[in-house]
Amino acid sequence: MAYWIMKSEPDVFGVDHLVKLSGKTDSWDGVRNYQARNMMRDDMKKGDLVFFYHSNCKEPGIAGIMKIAREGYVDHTAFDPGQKYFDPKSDPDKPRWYMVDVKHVRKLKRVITLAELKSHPQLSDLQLVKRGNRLSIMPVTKKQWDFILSLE
DNA sequence: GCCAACGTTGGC
DNA sequence: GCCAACGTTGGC
Repeated sequence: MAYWIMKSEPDVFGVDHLVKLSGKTDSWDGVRNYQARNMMRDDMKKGDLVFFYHSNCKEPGIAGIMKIAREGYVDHTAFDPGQKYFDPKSDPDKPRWYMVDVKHVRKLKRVITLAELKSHPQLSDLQLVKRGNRLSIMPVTKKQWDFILSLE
């Protein structure tokens, strides 16, 4: 089993939105970055655990845990011109973008902030804390995962 | 709201 | 295939 971090802006879709779905799964659509796509399409497996990271907000940090409920499949929001995530270059016969389904597991007891993650040398290899990082999906090692949870 | 860092685009 | 220009991300 693998571990991941997925970013989302809480104003758009945060951990509380996922909680409100009360156990129903949600499709993680709209990812338009090839590296992130490759991970969703090729590497994420059902049952993998994911940190829900809040980005671009007052207190950026890890807010919850979810798990992969469905492995990579075509992101159809790319085909609809009316959709925000429309991409004219994604052809239904040769789709460019993929998504996964996620399911809420639990909220963390508190948000573990980016500043805090940065303060621990044990996490210096975590992609999230590296300067200029813009990937919205990143792998986490089991060691990093366990360490982050120990901070909770 | 600023701006550094990054990915993508497109002219050549 | 190079690389400048541009748009976006996201912390601060």
